[in-house]
Amino acid sequence: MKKYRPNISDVARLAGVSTATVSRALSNPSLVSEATRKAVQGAIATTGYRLNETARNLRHRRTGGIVALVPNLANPFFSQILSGIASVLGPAGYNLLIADTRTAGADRLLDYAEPSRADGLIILDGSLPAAALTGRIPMVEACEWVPGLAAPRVKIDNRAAAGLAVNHLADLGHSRIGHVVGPAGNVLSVARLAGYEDTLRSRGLPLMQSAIYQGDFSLESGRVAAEVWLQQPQDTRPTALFLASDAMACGFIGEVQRHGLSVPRDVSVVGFDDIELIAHISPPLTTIRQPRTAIGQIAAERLLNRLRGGEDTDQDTILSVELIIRASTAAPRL
Amino acid sequence: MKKYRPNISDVARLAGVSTATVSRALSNPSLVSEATRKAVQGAIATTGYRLNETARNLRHRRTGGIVALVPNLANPFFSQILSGIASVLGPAGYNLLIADTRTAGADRLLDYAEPSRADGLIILDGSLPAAALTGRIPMVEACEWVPGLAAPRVKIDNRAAAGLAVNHLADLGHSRIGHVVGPAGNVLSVARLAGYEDTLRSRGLPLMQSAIYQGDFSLESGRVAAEVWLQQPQDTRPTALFLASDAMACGFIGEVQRHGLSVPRDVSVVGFDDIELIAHISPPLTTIRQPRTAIGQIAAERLLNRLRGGEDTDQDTILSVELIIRASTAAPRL
DNA sequence: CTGAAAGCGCTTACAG
DNA sequence: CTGAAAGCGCTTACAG
Repeated sequence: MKKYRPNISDVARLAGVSTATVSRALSNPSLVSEATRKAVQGAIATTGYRLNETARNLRHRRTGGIVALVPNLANPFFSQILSGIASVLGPAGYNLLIADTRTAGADRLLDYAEPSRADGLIILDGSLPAAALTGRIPMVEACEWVPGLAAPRVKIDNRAAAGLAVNHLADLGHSRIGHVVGPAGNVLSVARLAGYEDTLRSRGLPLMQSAIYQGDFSLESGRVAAEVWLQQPQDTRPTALFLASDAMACGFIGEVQRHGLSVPRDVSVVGFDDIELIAHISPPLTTIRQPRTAIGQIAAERLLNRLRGGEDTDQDTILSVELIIRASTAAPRL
Repeated sequence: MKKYRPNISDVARLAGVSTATVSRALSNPSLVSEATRKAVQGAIATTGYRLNETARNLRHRRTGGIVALVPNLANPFFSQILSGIASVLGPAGYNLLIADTRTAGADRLLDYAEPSRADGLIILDGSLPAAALTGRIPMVEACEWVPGLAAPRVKIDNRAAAGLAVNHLADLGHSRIGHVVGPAGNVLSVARLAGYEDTLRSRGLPLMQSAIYQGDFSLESGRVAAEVWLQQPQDTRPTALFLASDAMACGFIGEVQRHGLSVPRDVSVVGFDDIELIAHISPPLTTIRQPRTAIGQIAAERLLNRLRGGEDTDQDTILSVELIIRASTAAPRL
């Protein structure tokens, strides 16, 4: 018992008009007389007709889809950005396709940047090869960016944001301020590290190699950084740390607490991102709030604007961040 | 400077064959002679031809897409499931479309369950209306399920899983065991609450209304539950709690700690899900591990199997859970 | 092994 | 305001 799917000719026949007229009644009703419109609507209702998007897309030489290239779908950091993207794309009639750049091979990436696959691309992974992406479908970068790729970017000023964090710690009176960096080579890691170093210099504070810990944004790497920090001599190790992600800050705090130390009494901690959870742990984490939903929304809007042929200045959109002071930072112990 | 996109006729002309032959060389090479195949490959290489998926899909009367209906994309709980889904769909040549059932209106939902939109549906939201979904495209439910909807389900035994948690607390010697339930009416909430009650009964422990706290899976609702618990008299309130999500458990622990109490000394806590973060907070959380990636993968595989016309038994797949004992549970204080 | 032809379900420039 | 016709880019049953 195969279900019969009515097509546009079925509707036309029933309404006593041509398929062209049905099509017009659907996509540009003002071109059609009141009476015909009613007839078509009636025929649609009785047949249960629904437009075949694939056919329309073929005719329009588009796909109706926009691909988001995510470095790691399992990383919750991206869910809120995707949520922002989805909230714009859905109402605009675009499908949101999601591809995990880790599971998808490099060859599949090319498939995604292919006009037959998607009308546009939102890049959330700065580690992709610029060459493979250049000169293909319209794209926009969000959060991260691919160096050398000419695409508008929607992001924050990571360097300045790191400055906010470090200045906050310096203002509290800390002079030995450490930093746990993100993944080596990552554009965000580099920018935040630079902001950290800038600020120490501008405040006249010492820049020590031993106060910089390698991380990769993950909880576990924050925990490992804590292990290293715990082993350093108490009188020379940092009394405060700025970590390049909240996840690392969580890992760090958890490990330090398990060793019987207290935050912020024994060490002040600032994270980055303001993921929801860290307001609820103990102590609630001081952090840099990144407007993730807005980043996703604006990235999607800029892309749609380009697809609609709108003038795009190609300029980056820089969204502002906010230092959220909670209870994980305090003046150093005397 | 519009770029010219070569189509199958361009390739055919260059290779000196018909479009039919090019098509065969592409989709069923064994039908074509070695020599022709080479010629076609050459022509493809020099033209830079890429197959137009939309045209192929129209011809095949399919869309090449599978929609995942997610209750709330911003909720990181789903990212790992989606990751599992993506890892199966990508290699199988399907696009993963994602729709947030909160941002998408009810009418848009229908659009998604539409053969012209997607070839299949993965439902992750048990609160959708069964009627709107029934009898449309092939679908499978993962984690949550829509009561009354006839679709294979990939899930865990939530009732038994709750039993694991409560038995663990009872084994430690707790007799006043509380429960923070999930959102009212949610299928998971109902099942986990039933498992909680079952187990108390089977262990001969008291079932007290005051030990059941309303929640909604969110961090904030866990925090609120802690507020309620903190106000209850110490000698009658639960000495241990089973919370229906890790997020709530985090919110609960954070609030309790901020009031100067200690976990598990003052109260034991078991969560649900085993989200990555809760292994790193202090104390690391005892919880029920749900195989989220596997749930996503298996759901995707079962759906693909149906789409390929495979026999599907329509039976539910029940994946097993695991009690992960960490440091948030201990024997009650005497 | 290969080609000519029809067709998937739409849309739109053209003519009236 | 409306229709006939061509075409978007493929695939496949049919014939050879």
